Amino acid sequence: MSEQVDDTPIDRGGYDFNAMQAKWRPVWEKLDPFKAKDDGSAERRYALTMFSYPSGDLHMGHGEVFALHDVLARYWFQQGYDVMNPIGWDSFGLPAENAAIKRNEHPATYTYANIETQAESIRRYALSFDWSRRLHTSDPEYYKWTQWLFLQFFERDLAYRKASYVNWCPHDQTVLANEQVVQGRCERCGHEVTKRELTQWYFKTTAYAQRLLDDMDQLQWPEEILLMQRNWIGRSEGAFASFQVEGRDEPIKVFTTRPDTLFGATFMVVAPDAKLAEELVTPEQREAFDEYLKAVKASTEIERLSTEREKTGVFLGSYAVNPVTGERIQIWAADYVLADYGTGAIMAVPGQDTRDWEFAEKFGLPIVRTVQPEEGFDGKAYTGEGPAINSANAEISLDGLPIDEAKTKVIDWLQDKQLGERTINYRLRDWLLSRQRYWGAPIPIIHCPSCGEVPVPEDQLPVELPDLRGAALQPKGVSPLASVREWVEVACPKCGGDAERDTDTMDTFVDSSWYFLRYCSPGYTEGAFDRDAVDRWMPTYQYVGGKEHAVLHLLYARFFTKALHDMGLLNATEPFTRLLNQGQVINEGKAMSKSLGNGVNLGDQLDEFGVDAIRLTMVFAGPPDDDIDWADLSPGGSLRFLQRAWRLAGSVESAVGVDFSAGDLALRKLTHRTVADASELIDSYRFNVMVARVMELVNATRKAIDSGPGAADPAVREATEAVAILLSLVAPYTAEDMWENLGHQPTVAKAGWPTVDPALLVEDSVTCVVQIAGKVKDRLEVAPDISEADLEKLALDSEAVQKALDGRGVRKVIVRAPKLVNIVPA
RNA sequence: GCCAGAGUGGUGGAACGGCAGACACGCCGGCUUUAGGUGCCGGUGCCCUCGGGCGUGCGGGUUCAAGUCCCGCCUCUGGCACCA
Repeated sequence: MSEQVDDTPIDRGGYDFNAMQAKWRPVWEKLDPFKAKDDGSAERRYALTMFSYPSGDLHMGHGEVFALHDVLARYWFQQGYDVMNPIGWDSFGLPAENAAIKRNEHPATYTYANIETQAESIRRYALSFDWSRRLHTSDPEYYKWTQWLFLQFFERDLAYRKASYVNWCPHDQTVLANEQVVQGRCERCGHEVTKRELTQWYFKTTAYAQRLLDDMDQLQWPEEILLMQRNWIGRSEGAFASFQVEGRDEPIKVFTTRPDTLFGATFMVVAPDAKLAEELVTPEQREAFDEYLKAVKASTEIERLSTEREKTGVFLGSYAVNPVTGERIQIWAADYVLADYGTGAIMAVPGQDTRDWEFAEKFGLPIVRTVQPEEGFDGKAYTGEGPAINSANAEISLDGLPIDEAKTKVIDWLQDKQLGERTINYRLRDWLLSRQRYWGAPIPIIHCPSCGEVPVPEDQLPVELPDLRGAALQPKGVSPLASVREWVEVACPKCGGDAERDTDTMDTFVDSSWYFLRYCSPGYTEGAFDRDAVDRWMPTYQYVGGKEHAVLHLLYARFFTKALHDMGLLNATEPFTRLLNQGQVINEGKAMSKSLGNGVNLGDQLDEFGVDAIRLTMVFAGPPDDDIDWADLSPGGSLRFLQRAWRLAGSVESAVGVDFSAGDLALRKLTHRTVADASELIDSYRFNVMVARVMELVNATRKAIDSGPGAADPAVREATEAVAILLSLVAPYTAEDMWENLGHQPTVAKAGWPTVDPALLVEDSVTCVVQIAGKVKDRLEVAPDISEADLEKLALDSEAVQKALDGRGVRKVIVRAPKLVNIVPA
């Protein structure tokens, strides 16, 4: 069987999206209407969308985020703001490197070819970007300043090197930051993450933990994202408590959020991979400990994180003394205690902690309840509220106190005895920034045997990447740069002796932590950015991008901005004032993927339906933060609507500049109401409803032409011009064509937002709903300023009401003039 | 396990505590057309004895009035996951 393919062009009543796209693109490129003026002639507004990673051409996700972002940017252009809406590429990173290995070429070849492909697609997509500010993070002119900024952090001890057990991706052969480990897997490639002990570079993000929390109240971000950041930072209030150890001078400090349970601390646990464990293990227990440590190191993060897993551990042979009970307690090592949280050691309180209970039960350690469980409690560890019990010695008694009071009392006592202190602990850890890969900005440090870590002098920046390609980029656990001896070996800038460059590159999230600052003064050569320009534009008014960056880019960028502020480099303390997270584009209920074969190609969609119809489909699909399922949508319907709207422009018979005030009042009112509502809807990101309102206006205008006041009525021109301007935010080609057909010069993008006449927003009659016991019985047309008394009388006199009451008396009448009356019958 | 968010027609989705289902998609009927993947007109929550009755995941509550607020469940999605 063969299928007949009808390739006759569909008659779209003269609407030809291909012709429009071909016609208007060069006109706009010549006019260049979206270049930021930055001359003080209008209020500045910085509109930012997350820049793109150049792996292949644009996909459906780009189509959505760009379409949504452009509604906002174009709206502000229409409103007369001096909008800066820049575009660039986050062009360092692993995919380019992996492609280069496969193709035996330089990562730059793949990277810059994809950038050109994407740039062409973005231009076709008709976005209101200021191309003059374009940047690529892999350009030496850019990463020179990434390196310079790193050195600013280094000089202030905000970048430092330390040895630690770090997250290691065996597939990508590089370390990862905590934020890049998602459910025990590599954020990039999905492989299980293991641990390695390595000396690596860190940014001291923890120094900003509290301010990252405090300043959240300045941000108009989705509550969900703020919450994720709050949880990630993980502030907990508690206390340190010191435990003396037999045969050791220095006591062990533990962090606890439950100092009230100190009397129940029946043993102590340290992280096996913490230094402390090594110090506390006795010769008798050495063999058992070494074996345990080996097993722990071999386990993946996924195994380790599983809460289902039975507790494991080993007795270290050492004993500590509980400071309040004086009991001698065993010290164990177990991997349920984390080396890098708190002090890497805990007091175990099995009576009140589930994990400690499990551990005590398994290894036969003592359990003491120090909080009285509720009546009927028959579980194991009791974590609920209750009065303290078994918590008294000769000097202090907590017995009978509720948890809060017991905490305060015991902390005061500990502080008095110099056995502990009140403290706050954070879950956030420092940002590990070294990567053992090639395609990134080299860390500009020289390691000298006599001088230590020496910064590369500023006049020698950038430290450029040596030319490596193909197999030379193969990951092998150390950076490919390490093999380039002529690049590695340098004279120490301080003493002139033999020294070596740091061979790691920076996490690409460093590049993206300041690109929004570079946009303010592109091409600036005196520094990373021109301070005046940054202070004029920052903070960005609006940021649009995906929520997958909640605790990655969005947290790092906040940290960078605060640190640079403290360095005196800029005024802003937060990078992004308003944040919109768009949802994902999925297909048939699932994320698009090659293996599922459910991918939809953006380019194909644009070929079939045109840019405007696809943009409109994305915007109209639903609230921007919801995921949209392409299978549920109808680009064909969007296209039909655009044709209907477009045909209005060809129908208008009145002349340019006609006095609208003579036009049909009902249509004029609808036009002004629509424009006024559209502003509110855009400000609150309800673009789908905004589009629905434009559809209503189009339908009403069509009706006015066909069966109302007619095509020559000035109100029809007013409405159609408003439609063109409103549509210019979503469907720029169609809008521009309408604008021309209406007799105007390009570009509609700068036509200006229609002025709303407040007098036309006033209704001269309102439909009042009359209910009996909450059920609608009648509708009355009333004046908007009708008095409550008049309205009540009118409602009670209504025939329908009298009939429905059927002789029953009236108990109560609620009047909400002029919209509603509710009568409660007796 | 903990923390968020969400459950509304056949579908995507609208609804300051005040007419549930705007606007679309789809479907049904009609007109135009040689034809339709075009255009136009009408219909479309469910039940009905054509009076009306019932309807926003389930069960309660507050209120003159609840999709919306409160309490308790259920389901789904997302985040975190031994953080002491």
